[in-house]
Amino acid sequence: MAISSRFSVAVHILSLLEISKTERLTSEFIASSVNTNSVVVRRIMGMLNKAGIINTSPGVARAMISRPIAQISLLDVYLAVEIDHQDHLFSIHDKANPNCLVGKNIQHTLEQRFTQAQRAMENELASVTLEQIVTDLLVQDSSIPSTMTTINKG
Amino acid sequence: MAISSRFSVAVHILSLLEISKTERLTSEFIASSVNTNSVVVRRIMGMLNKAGIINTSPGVARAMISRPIAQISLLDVYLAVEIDHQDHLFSIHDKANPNCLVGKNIQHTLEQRFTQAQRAMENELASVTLEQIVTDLLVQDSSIPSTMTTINKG
DNA sequence: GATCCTGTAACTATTATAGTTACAGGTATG
DNA sequence: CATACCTGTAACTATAATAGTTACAGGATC
Repeated sequence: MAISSRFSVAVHILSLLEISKTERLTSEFIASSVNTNSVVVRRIMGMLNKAGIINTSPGVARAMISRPIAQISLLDVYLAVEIDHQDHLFSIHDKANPNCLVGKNIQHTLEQRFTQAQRAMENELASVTLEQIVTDLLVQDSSIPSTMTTINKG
Repeated sequence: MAISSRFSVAVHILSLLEISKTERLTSEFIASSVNTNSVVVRRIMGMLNKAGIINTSPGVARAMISRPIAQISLLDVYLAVEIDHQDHLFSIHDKANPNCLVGKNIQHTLEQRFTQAQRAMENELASVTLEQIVTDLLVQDSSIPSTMTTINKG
């Protein structure tokens, strides 16, 4: 299976919070932009909160991004929501036969190489900031000047 | 979820085939080294066969690696067995609200960045050959000179 | 022809994801 | 302070991927 859509949803949420930072967005409203359930949004925002990327307050729609978005990388977001992959993106079969040369050494050998591949991916994510993402979103959207006014809440 | 262990098992199988290339390895025997079921091995070998990395013959234990292992990269193996990830390692939520600036543009924006991260990972895998893996396995195993003679078939 | 092996279908168990309902408890405002 | 709204979270469901297992048709070999 691939890396979950929690990652892309998290970036979506953060972009919304930034672009609409003067407004108070409810999880219900954010969910209507993502097109999912509000609990899914609150769940992911809970992860972002726990990771220190946003600050949320129980009972009130006032999620604040905790630092300038130029200082938040995609890797920060990725690590916040892809908890299972923090350690290892690649699975390695772990019960190989120790009486076999290959079985005995394959795990360690692959771990080295897989870690390197994972690091390359993570470095790429680390090189992109939320600021760049928001800029991309705004540049791509040349036709609609207003940001959130026309959102369809249905 | 992480990248499946099919990848690591596939590298295991190929390493075994290379190191024991003078012998005829049955899927049952390979399975005892990987410590899994022989059907799992045959399934993965079927994928490697379909990808042109090995040549198998129905009914006979004679899988042959199709070209010198210096010409087979980890990426080749990865693409052979991680069919779902060939296109996209990262999932992107795909029904975002088109009436919202973020929802309208997030998919395309993230696709660009995610593809770059995926490419970085794949390039790393492409830079490692099966020959290097087999060398690693042999170097790490300084104590046991014989390769497969002591394998425990139980 | 007997035996061994591969290839593959079919089934099960396990796990992750994502959506949903429900609700306890915080917050705010009139 | 009462009402209304919102968050945080538990619990459940549906779906899908992975991996293991049994079973068997059919190829290969002696």
